[in-house]
This record gives sequence, C-alpha cells and structure tokens, in this order.
Amino acid sequence: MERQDLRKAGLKITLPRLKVLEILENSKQRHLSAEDVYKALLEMGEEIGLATVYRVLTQFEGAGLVSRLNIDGGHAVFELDDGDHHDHLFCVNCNRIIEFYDEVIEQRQRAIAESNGFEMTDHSLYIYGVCNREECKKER
Amino acid sequence: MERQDLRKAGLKITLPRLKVLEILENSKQRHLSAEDVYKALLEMGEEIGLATVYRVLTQFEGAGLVSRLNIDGGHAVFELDDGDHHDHLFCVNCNRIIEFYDEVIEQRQRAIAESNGFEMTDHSLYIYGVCNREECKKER
DNA sequence: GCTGTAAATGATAAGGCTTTTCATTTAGTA
DNA sequence: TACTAAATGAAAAGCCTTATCATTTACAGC
Repeated sequence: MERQDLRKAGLKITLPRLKVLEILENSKQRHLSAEDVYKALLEMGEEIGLATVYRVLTQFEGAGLVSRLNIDGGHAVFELDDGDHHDHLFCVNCNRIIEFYDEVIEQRQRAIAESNGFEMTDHSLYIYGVCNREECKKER
Repeated sequence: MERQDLRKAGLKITLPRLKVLEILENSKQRHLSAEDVYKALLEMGEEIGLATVYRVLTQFEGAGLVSRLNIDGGHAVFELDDGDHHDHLFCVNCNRIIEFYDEVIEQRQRAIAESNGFEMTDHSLYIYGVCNREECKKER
C-alpha cells in the first residue's frame, strides 16, 4: 500500500492516513475495529483522534483500500482489501476470524440473485462456530 | 403460535407478549424492526413501551419463536421463526426482503466449517442488490 | 521557498439503536 | 384472596458511529 493509493483516491497524504495504513499493514491481526486501530496508534505514540480514525477508515473503504465487516450485531471490523473477495468464519468463543473463498457458493449466490430478479451489488456470508483451539473446544 | 409456546419458554402470559405475537403473526410484512412492532402496537391502541418491545423480542428470540436479522450496518429486524432455516435477499433500494433456501450452499458451508475445524453454530448469508420493481430498477 | 485555499483534523456533541435501572404493576401459585 | 417472583414503563445510560466547527495542514501556484 503506497502513498500513490491515497493520491488516486483523491486523499491528501497526511500523517493520520499514513499511520492508519501502517497499522493495517503491520498489525498482527488482520481484522481490526476502529477502536483497535485507535489504540494501536496510541501505542505507537501517535495522538490521532478516534473521529479521525473512523473517518479515515470510511474513506479507505470508499477508495477500495479497506473492507468493512459487520459481525453479528457487534461493531464493524476492518481489513486491508487486497482485491480478492472472501467470506469469513468467526469463532464465537475467541473471536478469531478465518477467511475462505468458495466458488460454488459464489455461483449459487449469483444464480439466486438472478432468479429473483435481483441485480446483486454485494453479499455477506458469515459462518459462526467454535474453532479448533483447545480453549475453545472446551466450550463446546 | 400459542400461549403454550410462551409457557414452554418459561415466560408468563402477559398482554404485551400476546400483542407482540399478534403483530408478528398478522402483520402484512413478515420482517419488522422493534420500532415497527412498537408503532403497530400504538395503532392497535396498545400502549406498550418500546423497552418492553425490545425485551419481549429478545426473549422470543431466546425461546426460538423469533429470528433476528442483522442487515448491514443497520438496525435489527425480526421475523417469526417457523422452524425452517432460510437466508435473505435484501433490496438496497426499497428494503424489500426475499427469503431463499439453497441446499448446495448449506452443504458447502458445513463442509467449509468442518475443513477449518469449526463446529458450526450458526451462519448468516445476505445477498444485497436491486430488486425488479420498476422504481428500483430505475436506480440501477 | 512562501502563500492561499480547500481539505483534514481533533474535541466534543449529537445521533440511532438498544439495554439498564428501578419503582410500580401483574401473573399465577399457594 | 394473598403472596412473591416476574414483568412492565419511563427514563436514563450505553455503545458505536457520525456530525459539528474552530483550528491546523497539505500542496498548488507564484
């Protein structure tokens, strides 16, 4: 992810934007809430307001640099958009997120949209469950 | 849906609960927000507090009488749970909701959960798009 | 480099939806 | 019919997110 990507999106190259990108790229977790990003910035010593974090993430989403996930009922989570679409498995115990892509499901979705007269613009698929970590399996 | 269903769920049979059930069963639209239910109650002349509506719907969900949908970013929507699982097509223009069920997708989801070591507890699939109403097609 | 202007930021307030609180009322049992 | 736990209503509080607005900053043009 480069300064160029910001330019292309018509966004000025500002310290908050560069730092948010940096967090998204270098964080151990690929999926971060706005709050997560905000805290990571604080840990880096960057005093960037939470409102700015929300704004920047929303702009990045608009620019296609970032995707926003809406986990059931909860808050939004962001991930870098590397161009390949995928869906998510979500561990209801440890909140771990695993990505997957399934062409069969994709095709069926397109077929369903079409047969109902829908022009599909987007879709979201979340599989919720308990993952295979020992701590989580115990909870089953 | 009967008084018995409330009893089984360990819920006392109260006027608010009966009236909320009545709305869910008799409403023209199958999918209602808490606010929708609240307004429908007012129209019936029942002065039931919004907090009660939220509480009752949440209890009904816990009892398996009702399902809660989380449309992207927006508010929750409730529908009677008649026992058959289905997913939803959502018109981003007129908010119409269409239900569908696809066994191929269901199977693939189970397979994906399994191959990732997940014990699936639930899943949610929303297809967003523009439906085939004239007013909506114009927006395309 | 400097300047000007539109864009970006930060702090705070406001918003929308939902849950909590707590005093009052009610269902259902003894 | 009386009692007790559960349910209700009104209002406040919560949570996440967006809007407001005065101040600061990026960057195009001189």
